[in-house]
Amino acid sequence: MQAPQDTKPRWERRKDARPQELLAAALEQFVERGYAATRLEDVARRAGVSKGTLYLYFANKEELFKAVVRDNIVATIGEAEQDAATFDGPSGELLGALLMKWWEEICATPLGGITKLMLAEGNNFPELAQFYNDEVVARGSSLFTRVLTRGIERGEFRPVDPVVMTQVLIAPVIMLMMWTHSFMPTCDMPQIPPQEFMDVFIATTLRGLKADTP
Amino acid sequence: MQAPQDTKPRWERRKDARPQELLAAALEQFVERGYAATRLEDVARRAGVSKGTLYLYFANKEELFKAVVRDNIVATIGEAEQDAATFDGPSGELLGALLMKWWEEICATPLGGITKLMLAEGNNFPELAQFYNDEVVARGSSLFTRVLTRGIERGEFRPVDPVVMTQVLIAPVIMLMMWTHSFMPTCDMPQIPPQEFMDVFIATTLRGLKADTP
Amino acid sequence: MQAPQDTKPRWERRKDARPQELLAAALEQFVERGYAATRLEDVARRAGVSKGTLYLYFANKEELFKAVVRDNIVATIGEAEQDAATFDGPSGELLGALLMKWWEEICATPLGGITKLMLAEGNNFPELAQFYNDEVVARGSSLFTRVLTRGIERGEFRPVDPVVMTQVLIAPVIMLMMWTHSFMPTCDMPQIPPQEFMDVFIATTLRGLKADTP
Amino acid sequence: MQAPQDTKPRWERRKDARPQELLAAALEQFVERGYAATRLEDVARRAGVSKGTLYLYFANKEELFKAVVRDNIVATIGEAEQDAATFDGPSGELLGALLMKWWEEICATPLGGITKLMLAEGNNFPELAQFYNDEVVARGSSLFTRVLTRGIERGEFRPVDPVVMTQVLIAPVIMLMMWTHSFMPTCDMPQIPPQEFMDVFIATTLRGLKADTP
DNA sequence: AATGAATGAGTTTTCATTCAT
DNA sequence: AATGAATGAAAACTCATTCAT
Repeated sequence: MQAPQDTKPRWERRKDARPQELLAAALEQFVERGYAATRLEDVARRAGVSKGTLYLYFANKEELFKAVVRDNIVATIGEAEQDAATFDGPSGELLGALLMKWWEEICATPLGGITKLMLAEGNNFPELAQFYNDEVVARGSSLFTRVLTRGIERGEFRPVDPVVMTQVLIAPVIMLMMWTHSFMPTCDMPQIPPQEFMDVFIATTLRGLKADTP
Repeated sequence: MQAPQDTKPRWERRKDARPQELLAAALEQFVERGYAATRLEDVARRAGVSKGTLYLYFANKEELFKAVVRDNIVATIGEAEQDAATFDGPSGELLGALLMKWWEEICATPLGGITKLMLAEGNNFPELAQFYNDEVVARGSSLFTRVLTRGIERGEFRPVDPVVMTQVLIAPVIMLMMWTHSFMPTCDMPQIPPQEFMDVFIATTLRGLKADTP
Repeated sequence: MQAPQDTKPRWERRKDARPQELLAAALEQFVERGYAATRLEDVARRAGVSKGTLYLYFANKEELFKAVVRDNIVATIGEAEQDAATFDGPSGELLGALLMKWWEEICATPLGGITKLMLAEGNNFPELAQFYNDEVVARGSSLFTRVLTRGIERGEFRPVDPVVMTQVLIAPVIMLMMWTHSFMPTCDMPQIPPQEFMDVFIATTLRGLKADTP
Repeated sequence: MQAPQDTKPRWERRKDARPQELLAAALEQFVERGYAATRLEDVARRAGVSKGTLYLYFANKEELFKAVVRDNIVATIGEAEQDAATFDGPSGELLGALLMKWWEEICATPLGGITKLMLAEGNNFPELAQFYNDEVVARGSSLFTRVLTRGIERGEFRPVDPVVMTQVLIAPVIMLMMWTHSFMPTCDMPQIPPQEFMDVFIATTLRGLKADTP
C-alpha cells in the first residue's frame, strides 16, 4: 500500500522541493560570500540546477535574498510573535525565552550571517536595507517592546522606557553574534562561550528589570 | 629662515603629498562603501586625480587597501611598540596608555571603519584577511601579550596567562568600537559614552591585574 | 440528427481546434507586440496552453509565424485565386471584388497588423521576408496581374502594362491600411473613412482602366 | 607652420570625434536592425571600439538612441524652427521649404529609418516613445501649426483649423517615407518617385491652402 | 608624473527550445 | 497529447586594469 503523500510522480515532488533547495543554497552562498559577491550561477550550481532555473522561482537577486530572509528570519519572528501572544506566564520568563529563541534559532545558526551581511553591505543596497529594517529590525524590536510593556503593566518589571530598554536588550546579542559567528576565521580572537554569555546576560537583565517588591 | 624639512619647492612637496592624499581618499571611500563596493574611480575622483594616477602609486586595489592599513593602523601599532620598548614606568600605566591610544587613534576615528570592514568582508578576500591578521591582529595582540608578560615578570601583575588575558583585553574594545561606529545604521541604538566606558574598563582591568601586595 | 462533420466526440473536436486557437493567439500577440518582441510563452498563455504544447504543433517561432500568415493571408489569396479562376463575368467587376476582398478580409482586420509588422521588421528576419514575399506579395501581385491581363485580352481594359498597373493598384490600398491601423500611436491622425476611400478608389481605377468603346 | 586647429595631440582629436563616430555607427545599426535587435557590441565594433568604450560616452542603450535622435532629428527641427522664426517672406513659401527640408534631410536619408523604427517598436519601449513624441512629433507638429497660423493671420491661407491641417500635411510625407525608404527590399513594390511626389504634394497643398482673393 | 581613453572579463537577466513525466 | 521544469546561449552593463600620449 502506498503512502498517500507519495502519489505524485517523482519530478513533481522534486518541483515542490525546488524553492526550498534554492533558498537553502542561496542562504549558504550569501552567508559565505556576501550579497554583492554572490553569483546567482553559483547559487544555482549549489542547488544542482542551471542559472535559468533560479529565475523560474525568483524574479531576481534581490527577490531571492528577500525570500531567504522571509523564509527564515521573518518566519522565526512570526513564531515568536505567536509564542508571545499566547503565553500566559510571567513576563520575565517570556522575555528570556524570546531572547534565547533569537539566539539559538538565528544568531547561532548560519542565519546569523545574514545579519552580518546586512551590517556590512546594507549601505550599498538601500532597498534591501529598507526591507530588512521593516521586516526584521522593526518587527523584532517591537516584539521586545511589547513584552517589556506587558511586564511593566503587570507590575513584573520596573517602569523603564520600553523602547530604550529594547535597544539595551538587542545590542549585546548582536555583538555576541558578530563575535561568535562572523569573525575572520584567520584571526585568533578570544573565544567567548556563547551559551554562558547568554545565560549570564539573560539572568542579569531579568534581575535588573524585576520590579521592587515591598 | 627656512624650516629644514621644507627645502623643496612647493610643487614638489605637493608631489610628495600625492600618496597621502590618495590614501586619505581611499580610507574614506573604503569606510563609506566597504572594500568590494569601492570603485577606484571614486577614490581617484575624491583625491582629485585621474584613475591612472592611482596606479602610479599602488599596483592594484588590494595594494591600495594594504597601504591604507599600513599607513594608518600598522603605523600606529609601530608607534605603540616604540612606546612600549622605551617605557620605563609601571606596566599598569603602560597597559592603560596603550589601550587608550588604540581607542583614541584607531577605534574612535574613521579607521574603526576598517576593522568593521574586515569583520564584514574579510571572508571574501582571504589574502586581505591574512594580511590584516599578520600585520594588525597578530602584531597588536603580541604587543599586549608582551606588556602583560613584562608586568608579570616585574611582579606588578598577577601571574595570569598573558595570551588569554590579551584576548580579554581586546574583546570589549572591539565591541565598543562596533557599537560606536553604529554598525547597524537602521537601528537607533542607545549611545554608550565611549570615554567613560574606556575609563571604567581600564581602571577595572588594571585593578584586577594588580599583583597582591603582602 | 448529427451534422456529418461533427461525428467526433466533443473533446476530440476540441483537440482539432487546438492549432486554430494557437494561431489566433499568435496572431493577436504578433500584431500587438511585433515579431521579435513576441514571447512564445505569452502566445501559449493567451491560448490557455503550456509553452511546450506550442511545440507539438509548430516547430519554432518562425514556423508559427509562417503558419499564421498561411492560415490567414495565404488562405485568403487562395480563395481569391479560386474566385478569379471560376469567375465568368466582366473583368472590371472581378477586379473590384478582389480589391474589396483584400481590403475587407485582410487590411481592415487585425491581419493588417501582419503587413505592418513585415514592413517594420522584415529587414531583421530575411527568411521571413523571403517567405512573405513569395507567398503573399508575389502571389497576390500575380493574381492582380492575371486579372488585368484577362481584361486586356478580353478587350475590357485599355492595353496598359499589367505589371506596372498592378503596382499602381496595390500602393493606395497599403497606404490606406497603414493609415487605418494608426501606425503612429502617439500621433492623432485625422481619420480617413476607409469604405469611402475604397469605393472612390475602385470606381476611379475601373473608369481609368476601361477600354475605349467606339 | 602648424594649422592652429591641429595643435592637439592626435589621440585627443580622436577623442573629440568619438561621440560622433559612435552616433554614426549607432544610427546605421539601429536603422539596419531595429532598436531591440541592435547589439551595443555591434555598434561599438562598427565604430572600431570596444563595448566598454560606448559606455564612456553614453550611459546605456536608451541614452544612445536618444542621442542619435537628438543629434540628428531634433537638431534638424531646431534649424527649421530657426528658419521659420527668421523668415520674412510669404507663408506658402515657408511651408513648402519646411516640408522639403523635412523630406530631404530626414525622410530621404537613413534617418527615415528611425521613424520607421519608432513606428515598429515604439509600443515595446514606452519611455522611448514618450521621448520621441515629445522631442520630435510634438515639436515638429507644433512648428507646422505655427506656420499655418502665421499664414492664416497674415491672410495668406484660408482659415482652416491649423492643428488638423498639420496632420493632413504630415501624413502623406510619412507614408511616402515608409514607402520609399523602408519597404522590405525583397518585395517588388512599385517605385514611387519621391521627388515628383513631394513636388506635386506641396504644390497641391499650397494651392488648396491659398486664401481666396476677391 | 599624469592623464583619461580604452579594454574585456565577469555578472545579471531573458527567452526560445528541449524533454522527462 | 500535454505539461511545465529545465536549459544555456545571448545581450546589457560594470569596473579593475592598461597604455598611448
